[in-house]
Amino acid sequence: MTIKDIAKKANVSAGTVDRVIHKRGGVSEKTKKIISEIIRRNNFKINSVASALAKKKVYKIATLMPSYDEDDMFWESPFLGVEKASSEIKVFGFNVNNYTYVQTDIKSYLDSFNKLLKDKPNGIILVPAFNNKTKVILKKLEKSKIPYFFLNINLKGFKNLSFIGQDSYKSGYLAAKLLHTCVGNNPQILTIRIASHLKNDAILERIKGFDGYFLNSQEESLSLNVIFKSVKSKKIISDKLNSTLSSNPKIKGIFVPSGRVGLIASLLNKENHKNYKVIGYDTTSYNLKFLKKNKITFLISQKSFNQGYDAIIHMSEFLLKKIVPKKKIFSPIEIVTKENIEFVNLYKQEFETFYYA
Amino acid sequence: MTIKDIAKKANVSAGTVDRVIHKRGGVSEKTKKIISEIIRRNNFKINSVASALAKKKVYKIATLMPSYDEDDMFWESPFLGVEKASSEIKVFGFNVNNYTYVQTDIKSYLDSFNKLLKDKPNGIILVPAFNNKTKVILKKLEKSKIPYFFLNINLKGFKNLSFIGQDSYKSGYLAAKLLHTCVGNNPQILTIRIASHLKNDAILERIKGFDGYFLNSQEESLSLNVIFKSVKSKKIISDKLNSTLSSNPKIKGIFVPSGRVGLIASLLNKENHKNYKVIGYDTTSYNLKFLKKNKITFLISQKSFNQGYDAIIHMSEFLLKKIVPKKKIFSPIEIVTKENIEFVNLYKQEFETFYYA
DNA sequence: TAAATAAAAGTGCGCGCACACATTTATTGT
DNA sequence: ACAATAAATGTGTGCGCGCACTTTTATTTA
Repeated sequence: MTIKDIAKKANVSAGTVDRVIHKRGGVSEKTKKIISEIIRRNNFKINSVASALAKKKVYKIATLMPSYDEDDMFWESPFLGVEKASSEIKVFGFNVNNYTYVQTDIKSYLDSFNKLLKDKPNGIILVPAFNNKTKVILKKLEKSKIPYFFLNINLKGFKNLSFIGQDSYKSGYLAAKLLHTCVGNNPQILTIRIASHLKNDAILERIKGFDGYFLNSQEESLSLNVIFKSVKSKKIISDKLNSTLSSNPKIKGIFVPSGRVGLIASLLNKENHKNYKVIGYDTTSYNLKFLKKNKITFLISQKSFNQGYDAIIHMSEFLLKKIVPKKKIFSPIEIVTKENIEFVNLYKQEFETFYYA
Repeated sequence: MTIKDIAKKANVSAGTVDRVIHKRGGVSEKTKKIISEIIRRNNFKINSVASALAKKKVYKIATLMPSYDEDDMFWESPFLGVEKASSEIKVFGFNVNNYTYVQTDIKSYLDSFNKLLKDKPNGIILVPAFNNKTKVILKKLEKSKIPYFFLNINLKGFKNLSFIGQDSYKSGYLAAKLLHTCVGNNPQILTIRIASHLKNDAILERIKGFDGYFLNSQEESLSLNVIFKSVKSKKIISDKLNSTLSSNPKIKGIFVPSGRVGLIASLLNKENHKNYKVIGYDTTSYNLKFLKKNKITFLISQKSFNQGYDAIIHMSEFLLKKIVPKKKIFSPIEIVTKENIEFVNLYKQEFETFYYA
């Protein structure tokens, strides 16, 4: 069943059918109805391959994400997902350009954003930062009707078409459940916060979810909080951590609501502490090291590779097929342990695209 | 960069380039080298869209899977994955035909298999059963060079091109780790086996993995086994389960190495037992009911939707692009709890294919 | 009623490739 | 040396669709 077939059945030309399918207008109500009915009855679907080949329009998608380095590789993973998707949709006329910024440097954020805008992309995927500055820039986008998604971090009060990321509250809730299940009744748990956590919405939500779990639960529980001003001095952290644990021998579980869990685990390591149940976030290679050494019990994965991948795919489907994505697209909350790590990581990279070899 | 461009650079015609790319032969070594070098230098990749459009060959893929009904919906999930992939690759010239059999009925297995063969598929994906009969049939396939994958169940001693499924041993190992983490030191754990488990390779492997974990661990542990001859009489199971637990009050964890965990949980429910940690397999809706009621602590998901999906995709890539899949493609071992279930299930169904609406 | 205009419908090319077929060039045998 | 054959290379068509352009038909205006 092709457009030509439909045209024949409707006694019109292919061009008219094309006009109906693409809602280009200029077709009489009568013939429009006839054609629509034939399409419906035969369950006709556009041959996306032929469509892609014939279409000459080029779509530009731009991404804006934090950069990564040896110290913090977290953002590599969504970037790889973006790259994967990009290579897959290239053939459909998509060009993806990636821009990065230093997460703590507002100037680099603005600079990259402005460079990005000069490119005149048809759609933007960004990991937002610096609420106020973002607001100013995105107002421009909204005026020029350029659609944009938030990736991984969800700021409120914007007209982003979609958010692709984790439900932070529920992931914190899950973390609490896991720890609770492991440490038994009337748990005493230490939550460790680091300065940077205090202004990060996602991390705050995780903590809310974590606390929410114990508020819901019937039994007595005690949650201690330790806050570190900075991550710079490991000595200070180590000392405070050590003394807190010593003076609270009933503490059996430790919750780190961020990817810094590896750091904490490393300090536990050095102090040669007893077997705490430790739970934290993100399957960076640094964290995995401690997971494998049983110094971390559970890691919660954000599946950030998939987030990057999915963001690009959804944007392409929106631009190409006008499929409007859900306002919030939640990525899986994946529980990673020493025993299943080899099976859960970067799973989607398996499929390769067509290549010459 | 197109084939024509390459042809121009190499001072040959497009046909010759085509011959090199597809290894059709009939090209002199000299020009072959020139063309290959240009392809390499420019990192040329076939435009898969144009390729798909031009190709007239139709590939037939056949699947053979157990049927499902209200009593056991497990096989619906991989079937849906197959369907999803099928609709995606239809446009590349693939026709997927699905055949089913009643898992306990050897005749229906053979009948379906023979029907399938009449179709002369180019590739076959099957959930094998009845080792001996399978051997006879697959010998035919091997003679006629039809490639086939095993799905979900991996029989040894066959020339299947690939196996798509879970590493059962490791999933059992993980189950043990989870239970151990939850119930504390010197655990006493009840493993429940049902008659059908005794001949099912995957389930036996899970049990091996489960036991393997405790063999590796340093500490004392006690693993009780209860075996039920049949799943028909719930009364018998309930009674025996109940008496075993009563007479072994130290038991804190229950391991059901199959999707029957919901049944066990339902009986625990009725007997109003204390809070056992229960772990089992498969996210069927029946099992999920008990997960949500906290009667099951963890479910291990086989991601069978993805297994079906991946099997089809890998087969198509093999037929179309001659990409040989890995001998064993392990699907993730996913840990599902009440708290993350909404995020992990059927995740891949999000993307839709091009449609007219 | 005819010309002017608007609405509706038709036509044809090209996207990049696969593949059958036609043509040229090289090699062999006599 | 020349035909017969094999090897190497060239050519042309169509896959299904998108889109610009052209043509036909209907409607309006003077």
